[in-house]
Amino acid sequence: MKKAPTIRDVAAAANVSVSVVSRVINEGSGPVAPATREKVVATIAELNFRPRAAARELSQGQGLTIGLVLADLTNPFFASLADRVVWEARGRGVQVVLMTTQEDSHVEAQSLATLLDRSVGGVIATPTGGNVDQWKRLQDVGVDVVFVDRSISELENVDVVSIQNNDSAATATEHLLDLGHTRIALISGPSSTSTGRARVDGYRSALERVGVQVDPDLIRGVPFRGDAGADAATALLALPDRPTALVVANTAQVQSTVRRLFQTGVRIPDELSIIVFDDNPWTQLVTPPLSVVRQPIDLLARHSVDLVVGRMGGKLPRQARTVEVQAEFVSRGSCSAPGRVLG
Amino acid sequence: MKKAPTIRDVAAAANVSVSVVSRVINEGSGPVAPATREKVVATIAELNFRPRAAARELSQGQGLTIGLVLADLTNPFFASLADRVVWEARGRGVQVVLMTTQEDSHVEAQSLATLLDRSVGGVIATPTGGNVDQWKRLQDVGVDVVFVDRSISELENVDVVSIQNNDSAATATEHLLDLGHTRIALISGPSSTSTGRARVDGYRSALERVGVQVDPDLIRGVPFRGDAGADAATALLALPDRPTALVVANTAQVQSTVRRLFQTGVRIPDELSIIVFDDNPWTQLVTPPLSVVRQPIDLLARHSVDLVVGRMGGKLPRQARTVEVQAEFVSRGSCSAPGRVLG
DNA sequence: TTGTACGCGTTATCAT
DNA sequence: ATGATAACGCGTACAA
Repeated sequence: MKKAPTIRDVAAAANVSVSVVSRVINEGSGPVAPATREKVVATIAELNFRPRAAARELSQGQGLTIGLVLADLTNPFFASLADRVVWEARGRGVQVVLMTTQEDSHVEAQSLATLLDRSVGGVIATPTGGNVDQWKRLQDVGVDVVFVDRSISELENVDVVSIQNNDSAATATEHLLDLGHTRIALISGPSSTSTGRARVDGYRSALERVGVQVDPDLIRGVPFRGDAGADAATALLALPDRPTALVVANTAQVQSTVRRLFQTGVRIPDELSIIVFDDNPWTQLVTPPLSVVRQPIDLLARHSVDLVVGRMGGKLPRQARTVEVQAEFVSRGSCSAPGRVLG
Repeated sequence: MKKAPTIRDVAAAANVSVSVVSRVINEGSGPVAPATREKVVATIAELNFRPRAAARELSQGQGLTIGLVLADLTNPFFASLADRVVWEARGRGVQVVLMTTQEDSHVEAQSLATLLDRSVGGVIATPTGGNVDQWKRLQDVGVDVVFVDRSISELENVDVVSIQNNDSAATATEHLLDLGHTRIALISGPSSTSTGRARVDGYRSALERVGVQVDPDLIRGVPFRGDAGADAATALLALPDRPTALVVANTAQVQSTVRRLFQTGVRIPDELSIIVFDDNPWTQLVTPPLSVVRQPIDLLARHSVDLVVGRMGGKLPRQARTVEVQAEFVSRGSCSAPGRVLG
């Protein structure tokens, strides 16, 4: 247990003042004679000096740390997102404290409080939908908030990074329409999220464009949590006039929904054509391989990090920004023309 | 942007000294008159005071933060592990800074350095295998290190949490032996990791126990990174006397290996019986569903967090501890008696 | 219980 | 232009 060297130790060893050392550390913060800088750098290396994050954070009010608040790492979409965010942040010298809400707004609230104590510079999150005032408080204290994938409409001045939800849902729907389907169901997120609404809108407009009646029964805005998606699927298939195609547009529910579909032995695509959002690693391994709307997770991550870090450090226009990246529709084997009606 | 209240604000508002407030905050740190405590608590709530983590960290030398260094969140095993670790930590009021190594020891080294700056109280990690001295330095500074799933043998005084690797591999192997297989291949981790060795040992002893000759060609200790696992599988199947069964015991490689197997159209279990470590969410969705060794991820996480937090806070015996939890063998459809030999 | 020095990097002030 | 010095931010811990 050796004692770590402080900035003053370095100053002493290099025969300079702490200011100089500080300037050397933070590049452009002041003039330093090239010769002196040389000596200081050498000394720093020699003593193996590393400035303590806590000290800097204390004096500056905020360090190079961001909070990443996700629903649940069990979902491969969020897991990959976390992976990329951590990576992108690392590249910019920023650390990530990870928190999960498990879709519980109460847990989310607690996380936000903690993030406040930690005086993080920014937060990237998939909000549960509640805690509007908590989020506001966070912004009041100067923490930059970026919502990714989902977003809350009640909150202003937040950057939002997502795919073109409207278009993507429309594309998926059109693909099914082209195959001849007319009874197309949609499982999406709660309509309290702008994301959920956008996907429903895209679906709607695709249907209306070709004059297909929109049946409210076929639209299920289910909560993110638990097996709501799976249950919705079951319910849809129990309908008297059951759908022949299904779009699962709820990122957080794709997994449970698809599993239910497979496990209940629904014949795909004969009985039901399906398209899901998110290209999970196993979508190609199942039979049939699933047609998906692939979200460019790396782009979502990069833009999110760019935004928080950008605002933290220098000056990005104070105006909130909405970044929408394009999703890619990947056609595989889970869609076909509507088959004969089955019991 | 309101200014956050400090401990002194609270002290002033409550007509007490900062010390008292501090004591109230940290429960058992000293005597406080019940009446006074009452007043202070009220004031804290009123001013909405929250102690700044950075300040505490600075004065104490370490805060309630741990580092979680994983290989790669893209692997569902690590993702779930992260999910549980974050959850368990949260329950104990501990924050988690997440870092990924992408199996690159160079990246790992940098992460360790950063963790040092952050003066974390402990680290939970799946080490890449290198950076032995870096890990030591971390310990020297008083950071508790817990390895999960894998471990490095060169390092002493580290807690290790894993499944009973030896037994688990033996069980899997025996299952295949019982089915009549004799040419059983094993894809495991590098033998530089104690985990990798243990799994190979278990496999070996199971074979020897029933008098089956151990063929070194059938044992592949592949690196964690990339498609090494998949390539090993391909190589094994190209063998003149190809195996009729395969155990994929390398947590980090299961995904790519299995995918390769499926994509190259190897008929399972007719051509090849397989058992994999880790019960990924999709193992039941593929055809046939895979027989797996299920690692109790929640237990791994709980023990890991218990260990770090335990050492951080109070006094756990200074002696390093090795926790081995039992894994569960789940038999599904990917194993059968060895079929006829095919071209 | 209270007062206060302490930990450490930052930054503003002042001197060269 | 450079370098030196001291104050600052805030919770903790020890002495009074």
